[in-house]
Amino acid sequence: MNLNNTLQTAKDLLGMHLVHDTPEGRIVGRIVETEAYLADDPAAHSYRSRTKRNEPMFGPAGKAYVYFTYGMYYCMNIVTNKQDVAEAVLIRAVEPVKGIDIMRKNRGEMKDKNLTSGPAKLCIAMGISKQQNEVNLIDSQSLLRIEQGKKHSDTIVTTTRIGISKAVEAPYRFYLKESRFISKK
DNA sequence: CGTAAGATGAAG
DNA sequence: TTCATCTTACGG
Repeated sequence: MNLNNTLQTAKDLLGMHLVHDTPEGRIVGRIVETEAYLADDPAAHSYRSRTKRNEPMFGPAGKAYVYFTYGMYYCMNIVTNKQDVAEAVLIRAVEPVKGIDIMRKNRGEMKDKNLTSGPAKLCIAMGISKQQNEVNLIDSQSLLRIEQGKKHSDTIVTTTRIGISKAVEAPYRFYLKESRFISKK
């Protein structure tokens, strides 16, 4: 995984595992959908200016950028590229692999298909919030981290991003075609 | 099945 | 006012 190439990293993350060791136990999700946000990208949080919220995007690659949005949700990115080149990959969906009972509890009454099929849903299910902001996801000692998943030969679909109004035509969204846990067709 | 509204806070 | 969202309510 070359973290200096954001678009490549977005694809490489598909099939990898997002692991969170919580007091209630280990939660693992298989990443099945991502979006890339680049430095020269009007849709990126970092495009206009450096703020308290988007600060982690300007830092070194491999750290988490967890942001608060719509007044009530958190979404998680992995920061990519060099210091001061503010880029990141948004994790948009995962498949429950381990700790699904904890996920169900975190999400409340909810069909399994909806547990983790969206950037805010998966953060609720996996217990990710402001506390995990700037955690080093590459460090195997971190409670929240990225690990190699089982090798896959699934088809990667490339398409346009969701929920944005600028740069809507950029093909920066990637997902595994066979997964049932995609946020939206 | 589909579309629409509302919740609620940071940033422009 | 808009926003890298989600859930519920309501119409067909």
